[in-house]
Amino acid sequence: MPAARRPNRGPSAAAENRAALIAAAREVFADAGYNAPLSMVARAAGVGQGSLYRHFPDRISLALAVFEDSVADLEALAAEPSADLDDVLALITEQTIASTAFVTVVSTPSHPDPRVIVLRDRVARLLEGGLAEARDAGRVRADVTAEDLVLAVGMLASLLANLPAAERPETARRMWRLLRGGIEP
Amino acid sequence: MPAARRPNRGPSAAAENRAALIAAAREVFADAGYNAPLSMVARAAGVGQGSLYRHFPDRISLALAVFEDSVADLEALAAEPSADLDDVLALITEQTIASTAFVTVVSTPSHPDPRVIVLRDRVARLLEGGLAEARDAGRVRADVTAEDLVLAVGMLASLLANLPAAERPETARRMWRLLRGGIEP
DNA sequence: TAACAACCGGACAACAATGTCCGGTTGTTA
DNA sequence: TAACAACCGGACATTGTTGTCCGGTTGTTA
Repeated sequence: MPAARRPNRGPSAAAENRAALIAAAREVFADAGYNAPLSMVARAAGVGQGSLYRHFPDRISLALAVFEDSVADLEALAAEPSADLDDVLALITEQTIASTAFVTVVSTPSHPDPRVIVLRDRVARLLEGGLAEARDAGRVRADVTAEDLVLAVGMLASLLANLPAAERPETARRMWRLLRGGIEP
Repeated sequence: MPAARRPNRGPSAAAENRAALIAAAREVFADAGYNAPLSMVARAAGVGQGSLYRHFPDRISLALAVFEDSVADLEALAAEPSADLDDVLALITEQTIASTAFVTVVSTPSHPDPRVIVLRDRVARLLEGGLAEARDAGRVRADVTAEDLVLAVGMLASLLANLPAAERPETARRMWRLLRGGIEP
């Protein structure tokens, strides 16, 4: 839904425009995939292409702004004492079902942009916390690494990316059933 | 490597051109991924774009010709009495490491082209044979279906598709270690 | 209120990929 | 050998995306 054409409200609206672009990008990436045309994002935000490229010089810069929230949510959950590895994996799966873009980008091991690597490290680190705990409790095999989990989550994401949204929850459930067997002792 | 420019050898060379296109497409799909420009295939085959589109009206038609060999190999292996499910999964993984295009296309559940569905059914059927046998022997959980395996293989393929070729064998090994845990009883 | 700096947005140029078209070539048939 | 049908290949029109440019607008500052 192209947002109503936003009148030029001068420099003071810069932050507002930026926020509208991030919100629009979140929806567009979820609907049309990570490779959706950026012009579609500009249109959805009710903003000119010029403003989009001024705020975010390329696709990955825009995507990183969108993903920031996703990682923050994960980190917040991981920080809660009551949350364990399963909870974190459940949330990341839920995020993936909603939009595969985040995990797909983050789990691509050879992404050239250093900011993506930083983001992946943050995800690996928060998984590592829950993983160590679960391993100590004997709920996870000793030889499963956080890197394994990042890969597994990314693998699931790249499968879901090719699926219509309606089939994603069921497919994710079935695949986790297989993957869990290899994670548990 | 652009094959040497092929002189126009008239109608009698039609079959030869077709074969050159399939061979070139196999390499291009392996090197540059399934979405590589078709003009690159024509160039690699030493053939004009016109000839490419005359033989194969669209990408999927060309891909199906390439994949035909892959499925035939799988079916031949599955037909051997000495081969079990592991052997078939090993071969399909090997094919995936070489080129992710085949499994990626075949495992996309909602592909519009009916010929893709036929191909997927062939793969599901040959897996089902080995699966039934392995289940009877108690080497596979009772509730694992051939559809699960097709999805799992496709999931792995879509992960490998984003990886440089050098990292694929190791990643495939690690992911199968997880997946195997969910397949075995 | 006058001048200005920052910002806006869409037109547009540059580029890339697809698929069509057609003049030209080849082998074949009479 | 003459005429023809099939096929060849690349030029090109088309379509779609990216990223830039610039005339115009806005709020601010003096």
